Amino acid sequence: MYLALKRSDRMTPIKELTQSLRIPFHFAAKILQRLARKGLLVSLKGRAGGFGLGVAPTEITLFHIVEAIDGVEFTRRCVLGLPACSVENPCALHETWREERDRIYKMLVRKSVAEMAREMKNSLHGLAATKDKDFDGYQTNHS
Amino acid sequence: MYLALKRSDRMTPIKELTQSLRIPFHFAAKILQRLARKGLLVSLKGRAGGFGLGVAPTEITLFHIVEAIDGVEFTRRCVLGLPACSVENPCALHETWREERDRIYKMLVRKSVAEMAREMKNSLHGLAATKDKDFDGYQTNHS
DNA sequence: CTAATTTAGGATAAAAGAGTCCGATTATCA
DNA sequence: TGATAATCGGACTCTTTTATCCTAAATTAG
Repeated sequence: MYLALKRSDRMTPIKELTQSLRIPFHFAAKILQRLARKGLLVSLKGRAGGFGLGVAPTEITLFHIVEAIDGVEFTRRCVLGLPACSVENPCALHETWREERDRIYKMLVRKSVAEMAREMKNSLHGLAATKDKDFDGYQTNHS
Repeated sequence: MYLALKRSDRMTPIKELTQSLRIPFHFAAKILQRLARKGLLVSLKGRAGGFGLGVAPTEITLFHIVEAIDGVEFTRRCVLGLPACSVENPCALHETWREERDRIYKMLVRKSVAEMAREMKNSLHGLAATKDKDFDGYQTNHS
């Protein structure tokens, strides 16, 4: 969302993002890295390097992000954890849970990063406004 | 569900249940213990001891079980994990997730153990029928 | 070419969760 | 009253997940 709101042609370094959002550097780094590997973000090393969107924010959905971070196993897995659960041999929640799961799936596919970023514009701005505090984005040794 | 299907006035020892269901003894013990502490089950030590339903199976809902095992934090927690998320300061998914969460909550409250036990009668019987194998309910030292 | 900056990715550490074990306690039966 | 059959609950272990750290590689400015 932060990158979507920036909409600049330059790359955004992890450090800038984590200072604005006040989250740990290495924590964000791993997440950005994973999203970049999936093509949702692009990255560039070295000076003037950083991260940017790899696809238009209207095209990135919550489902893409869930897929990149947690995988899609939840769309198949029996909610009671029974290995033998199937249409032929359904558990007590097979159909009931399929309905809920399908709704959530549709919601994830529907919701874009562009939409979410728009809705959180104010709070993300608010966070960015506090960036001139002494939070350097690194949790430990102030390098 | 197993206890609901038994519907006997005697108590069911953990060992019988775990042999029928082919699950580890100590694993089941901990779960039964927790449900008993919440009053959903009753327990009795000593000879002729074991576990039984503490309430009619029509009165025990999935929500009661989720509450006893995992707690109800999920009904409050922001799906994005933001501590400051609230109606006044909603995250990008605040309302969307509230809808899904409410649906699931209603489903949990609606679904009773009696209903689930009825639906799984066949597979639970099937499991119980295989109990004369060499599975003694304990994972380790065959006491 | 060198120094500075920035991400990449593997290694490690910390935390959480799940599962197991065991001694203590309680109850029943003979 | 002693032997036996059970649960109780804390301690322990194992696995998984989450978070952090560190070195290498890439890129650019000077």
